[in-house]
Amino acid sequence: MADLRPAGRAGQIVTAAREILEKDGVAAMSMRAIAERVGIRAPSLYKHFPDKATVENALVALGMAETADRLAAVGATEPGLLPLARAYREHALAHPHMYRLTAARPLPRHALPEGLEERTAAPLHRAVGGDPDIARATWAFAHGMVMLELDGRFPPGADLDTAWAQGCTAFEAAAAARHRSVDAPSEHLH
Amino acid sequence: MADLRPAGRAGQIVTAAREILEKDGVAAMSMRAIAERVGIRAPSLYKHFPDKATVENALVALGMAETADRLAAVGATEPGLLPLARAYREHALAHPHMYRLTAARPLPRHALPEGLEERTAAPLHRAVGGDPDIARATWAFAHGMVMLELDGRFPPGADLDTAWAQGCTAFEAAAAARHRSVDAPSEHLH
DNA sequence: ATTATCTATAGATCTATAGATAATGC
DNA sequence: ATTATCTATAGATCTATAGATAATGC
Repeated sequence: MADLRPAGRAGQIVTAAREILEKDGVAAMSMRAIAERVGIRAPSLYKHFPDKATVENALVALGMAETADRLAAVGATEPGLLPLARAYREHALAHPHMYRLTAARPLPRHALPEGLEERTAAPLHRAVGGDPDIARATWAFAHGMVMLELDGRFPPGADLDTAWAQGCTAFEAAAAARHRSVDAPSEHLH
Repeated sequence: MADLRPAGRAGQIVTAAREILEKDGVAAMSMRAIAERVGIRAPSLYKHFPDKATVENALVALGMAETADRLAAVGATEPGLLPLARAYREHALAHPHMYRLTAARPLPRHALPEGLEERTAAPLHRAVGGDPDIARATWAFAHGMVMLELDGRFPPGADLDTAWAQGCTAFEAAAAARHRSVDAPSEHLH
């Protein structure tokens, strides 16, 4: 997993942007604020990046790569959906603004390293046995749980651990049922 | 379902705000743009609303009430999760910016009519047999599906109808299983 | 008298470019 | 010669307030 942060000043800029993002959110991440943190003036940033979007895209790639690594590590050691879901949630709650930047906006696919999107999705696909529709539904469930929690949309006392567990159990059952019907298409519930 | 739009000029302002929102999104919905659409100058808006947040909150209440009505109508006529999910998705895709305003931001609970939040959630709760954890997981699934679709995050050829169906089936099965275990706690898979 | 409206404007932002100056590397 | 930096600034925004003026309702 090569480090996606550029070396030198460009790397400092991306790091500064990330620190501001993680601390105060995307609205606080202005070119001025980034420059100030690096110790230069805002116009000088444009010697290193053509525009702000390119800085943001670098952060998106970084964030996705970290998520991909985290999920791959969990997927390789612990079987089942729940450990993966737990890691996904923990990572998102630990880096809420990074999560919003990488997962709750349109993807700048043109600016991402080849294969990164697939690499990020792979552990989940594997965990549900390869069915792309179940994988997408599970992904949506996890994304929805995280977004609703980050936005404070659940009622105050909601037991989110149990909601997560219910979702994981439901999708594991769906994946298992699909496996059965693939192995023995004519038999149901044998 | 009382109309939540205030009468007179205040109503015109909320309507104008909504039209701008639906057409060009939340960033385009400035006090200037709202005023221009009403045919007055921006400062005059402050005679009718104390601030911009109050205008937004009126839209949130309006949007939630419409969603609640739609879901209640479907829930009352068609059984099962899928019709409800289909209506949810259709409504969101027909009003993407309203959806983002009402569902993808923290809720201004203090500014909502009493009971509106619960009324919006009720049809789904009923459809999954009353289990709050399964209801929340299902809600997250639906919200995630909508957000990922609106943000263009699914791969180009993804079969979203099937993903929706998979999720609905999975949660209906979970709700049914929970019912069985409540009716006969000691028997599994009978 | 009250209400709605207006103009003018305060006070804060942003991103990005132009052109000058200093420092670095050959 | 090239590169990084600076100052100055263009050009667009925003939300919200102050204070004057016109219109409406008793």
